[in-house]
Amino acid sequence: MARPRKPLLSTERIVATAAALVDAEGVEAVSTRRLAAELGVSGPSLYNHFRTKDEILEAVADAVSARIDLSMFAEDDPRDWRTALHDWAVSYRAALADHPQVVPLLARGPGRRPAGLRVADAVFGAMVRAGWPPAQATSIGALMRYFVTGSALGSFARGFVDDEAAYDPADYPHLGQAHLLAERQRKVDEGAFETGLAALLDGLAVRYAAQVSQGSGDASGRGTETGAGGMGAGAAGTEAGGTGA
Amino acid sequence: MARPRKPLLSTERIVATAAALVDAEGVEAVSTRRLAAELGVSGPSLYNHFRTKDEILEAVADAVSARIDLSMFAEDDPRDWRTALHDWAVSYRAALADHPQVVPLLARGPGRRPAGLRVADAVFGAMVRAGWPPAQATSIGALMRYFVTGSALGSFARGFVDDEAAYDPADYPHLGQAHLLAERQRKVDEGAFETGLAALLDGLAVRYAAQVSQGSGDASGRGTETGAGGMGAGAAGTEAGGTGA
DNA sequence: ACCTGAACACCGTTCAAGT
DNA sequence: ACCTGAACACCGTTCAAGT
Repeated sequence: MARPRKPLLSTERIVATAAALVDAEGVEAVSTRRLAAELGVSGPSLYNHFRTKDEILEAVADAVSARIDLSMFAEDDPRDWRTALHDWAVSYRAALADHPQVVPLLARGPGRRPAGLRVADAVFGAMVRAGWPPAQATSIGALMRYFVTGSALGSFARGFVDDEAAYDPADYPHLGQAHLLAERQRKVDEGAFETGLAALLDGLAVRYAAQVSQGSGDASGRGTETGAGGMGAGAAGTEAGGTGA
Repeated sequence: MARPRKPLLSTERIVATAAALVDAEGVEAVSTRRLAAELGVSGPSLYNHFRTKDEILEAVADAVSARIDLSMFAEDDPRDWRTALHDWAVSYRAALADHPQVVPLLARGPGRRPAGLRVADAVFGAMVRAGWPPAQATSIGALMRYFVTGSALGSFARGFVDDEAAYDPADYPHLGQAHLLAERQRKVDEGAFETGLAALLDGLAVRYAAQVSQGSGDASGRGTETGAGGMGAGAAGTEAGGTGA
């Protein structure tokens, strides 16, 4: 059966199966042959739908980014910029926490993931509407992303997975304690995330206040450059697309 | 020549050569055979000094962590906690910027890198001495690490390397513009880092002030638990070692 | 103890061949 | 257009053999 009249594969099915494999066994478990077998197909078939294996993994990462809630940045959403950023960060972290095995894929850099660009665009637009100067709005999107992805990396990227493996219940009967340690670490990470997020938003609020008192930072926004953040001017549209999630 | 009377290899030489290879061509260029060839030796020889290839890469990552300046956390250093954190973050980022190809290795999680643990310990000790409650001191070390590693990831982990490759100077003669774009992105990332770092420290300063006014947060420190951060109590020593860089 | 070559069970990707 | 098997040039790691 060389070519079936109905295609056996689709990009969606490939990505979904790859994502499930990553979630279940980690990025390293994904080989073209293994993935193809899971799809009931031979290895080279994948190359009719993707140019490289890396492209498949990029699509898996993008699918996770696509699950980040962005409703707080909608024009008609009542949340103020600070609450919106907070809720977004929490949703962002939750999306990564749901797929810890995907986090290492983020380490390959922003890449060209479309969902990442959509995120950057949404944040940028909402911040500008709230009265932030464009250059500052760009910075805010980036620095929030830094913090959230960094926390995901530090918290659940292969960290406690290794730990659980290290505590072999065979010769270590107090497996309750291993659970306790993992739970404890989780609490530490969560506390650090919450403290850091609150501090970050407090710090931004200080800068925002300095801005409005000095410039003309009303809600119609987009206008006068204030000196407060000092990144120089920049065109709005291109600024937002600079880096993806 | 089965066994030379003087060993051809040493863990140091292996790590140094691996690090040079990573810096020059990236993590993906490191194969045991390639690395061994670079060392003038056959592939399996490496297994006399390391148990797996991953262990070698961990050592490379640890060598970078070891280059982070920690002098600001020394007991006799005059810098206050806020300045110390700032200078540390800048030095931390600089260490990663010097070895952008190493950044993806951090994505494998904190692991058991000794240099990372030393860093965590230094931050913790200095924060406690400055008057932060132990639980908060732990959070601060973690959240600062989140931000710095996240920024390294977002800024120079294979981001613009790909970009430069995309602009093939053969059919794109305005290579000056490609440089301009890369330079522009670098400025955006730097601005986001500086803004975020300042905001983070401002936010922590607010919490610190709330702490001393409410509890007894003098420089002798270590004492009374305040309710401000709310992570519950925890033994000092074990808290610090929780997560590495 | 420390190196070697041979071998095992894999890889990602290309390509001619089939329909 | 979309799948196949065969093939190429690799992998990480193990192991018996040498000194």
